[in-house]
Amino acid sequence: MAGPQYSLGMSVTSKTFLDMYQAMLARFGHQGWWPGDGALEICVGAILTQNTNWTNVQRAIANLKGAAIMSVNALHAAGREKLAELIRPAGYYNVKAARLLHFIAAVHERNGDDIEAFLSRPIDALREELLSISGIGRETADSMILYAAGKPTFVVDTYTYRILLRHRLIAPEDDYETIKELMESHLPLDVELWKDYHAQLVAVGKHFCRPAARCPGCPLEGFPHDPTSGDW
DNA sequence: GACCAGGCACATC
DNA sequence: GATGTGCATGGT
Repeated sequence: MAGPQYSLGMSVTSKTFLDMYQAMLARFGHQGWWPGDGALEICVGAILTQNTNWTNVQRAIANLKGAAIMSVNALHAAGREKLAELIRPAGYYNVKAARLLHFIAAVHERNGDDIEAFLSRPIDALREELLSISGIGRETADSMILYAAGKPTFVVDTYTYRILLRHRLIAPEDDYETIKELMESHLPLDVELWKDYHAQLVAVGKHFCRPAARCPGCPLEGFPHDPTSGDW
């Protein structure tokens, strides 16, 4: 039989995923995600961090706060060009200015200045609404739901995919919803755990599980397979 | 100077 | 349905 074997649906149990968490937690400590202040700032950050380093996002958020427009009403009133200039350090600033305004318009239309009210709807309805907004895909929607709304949905990102793939817990062709379901079905329904689990995976991704690189010393070595063979 | 960073929409086949 | 491409700054 050619090619690596994947553990999905086979011998891997909830214990494996919980042990992985304990190993990451022991190495990195509780991550305290989401970094930032308040539901709106989390949602804004979720859009700005798309394919972008967080340090650049922080500069953009600081600019928005410095311009005193970190509110639904103020962002709604801001012009696209002004917004683009303020978020420039986050990259893709024209695209992201439009995406921010799409999101803000949806919130404003439904709940005015009240982001908490917008986020208070049942999780399925909220996710559907978020995904209908141009510029908000699955990861961005789930980040908003988990970290801004505080509702249980597992966030899958490129780090999650890469780490699970290298440890043979998923197959290369597995899509977002499959991976999300894998995590959710193997973990207790615990929002705080899901928040920190995703954050821990990002920490592993940043420090060890990098593209085109092996990862000696990674806390996830041997969970359940050493990522020491196969293609990179 | 190449590579990477907490994606997404859209065009094309 | 699968694959390719544009978007852009800033750190390593």
